[in-house]
Amino acid sequence: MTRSEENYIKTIFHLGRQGMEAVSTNAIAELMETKPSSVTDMIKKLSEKDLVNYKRYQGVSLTDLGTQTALGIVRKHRLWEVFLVEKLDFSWDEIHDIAEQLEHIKSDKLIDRLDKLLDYPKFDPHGDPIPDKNGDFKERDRKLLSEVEIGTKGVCVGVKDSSASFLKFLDRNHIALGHQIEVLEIEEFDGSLNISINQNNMQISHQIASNLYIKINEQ
Amino acid sequence: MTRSEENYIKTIFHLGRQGMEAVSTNAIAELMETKPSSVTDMIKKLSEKDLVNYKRYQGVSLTDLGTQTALGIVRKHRLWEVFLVEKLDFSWDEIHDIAEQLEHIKSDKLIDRLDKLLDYPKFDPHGDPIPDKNGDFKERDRKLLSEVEIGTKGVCVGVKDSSASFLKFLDRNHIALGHQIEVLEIEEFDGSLNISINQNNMQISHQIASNLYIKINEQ
DNA sequence: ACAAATTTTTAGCTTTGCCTAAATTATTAT
DNA sequence: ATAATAATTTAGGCAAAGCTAAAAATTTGT
Repeated sequence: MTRSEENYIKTIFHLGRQGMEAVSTNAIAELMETKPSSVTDMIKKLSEKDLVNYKRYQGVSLTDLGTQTALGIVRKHRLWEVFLVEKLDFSWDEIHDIAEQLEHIKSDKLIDRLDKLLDYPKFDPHGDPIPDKNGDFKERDRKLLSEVEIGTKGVCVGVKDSSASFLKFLDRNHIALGHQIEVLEIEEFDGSLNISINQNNMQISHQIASNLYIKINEQ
Repeated sequence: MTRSEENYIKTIFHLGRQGMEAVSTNAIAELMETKPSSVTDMIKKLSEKDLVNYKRYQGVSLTDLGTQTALGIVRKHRLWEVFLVEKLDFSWDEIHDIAEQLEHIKSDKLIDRLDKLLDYPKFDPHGDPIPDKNGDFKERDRKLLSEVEIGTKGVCVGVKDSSASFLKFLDRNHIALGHQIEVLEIEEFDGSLNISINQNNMQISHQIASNLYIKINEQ
């Protein structure tokens, strides 16, 4: 598999997760910052290789083989992210671009050894699950902070948007995975929330809340 | 710099080290398992970018810029090799191909952090020196085992040939960096040596001896 | 329903890095 | 010194992966 093929497979995988229908050519093009015509070309190639199901004008979806391939790439990406944070002290807004390169290194043994070095992590630094060697993973039971009621207590377990700008914002405001969060108030007017995080009170916009995942504390 | 450009620069660097004259097109082609005509194409491109000095039919040599570039690549390659051996328990015959991929990852910060994680190693697992951030390195004072006299004592510090087949041979025969070696006898007829290595006596061919570096013990 | 708008595909072109075959330059051997 | 040999370059092509512009199919709005 070429690097480019891998990137397409990964993109189709990520787009496919949201809704279950076929992914559109334009959506792929937009996410990959390329042109729809280029996407069509590549889709045909991937279709030849039985990695995607494709009918002209009908969008595209991953085959089982394609899904397994995608999971392998996601596994590599997320393991490298853990490595960068845990072993090389990178901050979570710096790791994506580097992991994007590292995910294309070809060596099963390397990835298995890395997995072992990191002690078989189940989640990456953004809280996303890491598929195991067989592609199996468990999505964590979590809710967006914007969708829980007043009084809810939980722990921050992930972010939906993992852009550098959002992650840097979180850093500046001392919000990190593992922190205890309680929703104290929800403002009717603009949907902003008053929360306590790690004993401190702060006000966050609806936009922030709708990109933070929490795991609600057991009673 | 593209991956391919980097590979050419690295190859020219390695060929340039042996003798100081310009490197021939054919030599590059052979080492890279490509055709001389392809080499000519790339050399022109590198020349445009001021990475090599080139005059038609006269061979090629690295400019200062090219040399610095090459040292950066070599630094990355060798640091990754140390990582693979020290942190992921790879054996020294397995690391070359993987490091060949990892050396193209683009991130200065990554390499500096890796350097730190490994505690700023000065030599790679084959005993070759690792350039520092500025491209500086010190060649170790060493001799080929085939070129010392009877009675010489020293410690194994490197290999000249680092092909997998040679390295596997060394593993099978329990020869590794750091081992104490003494030359007990040299056979006139075929140049084979009788040595003691880590207290054990063994017979090695001239070919083996001419690919093992030792650092002669101080008196 | 069907015209307009949008999405997707096709056709044809570009660049990178490689190839083969032929031409050119350098080296060597007598 | 010059013919033969070897090394190198040029010319022309190919495949991958991208692009633009135009054509075709689908979806949407009224």
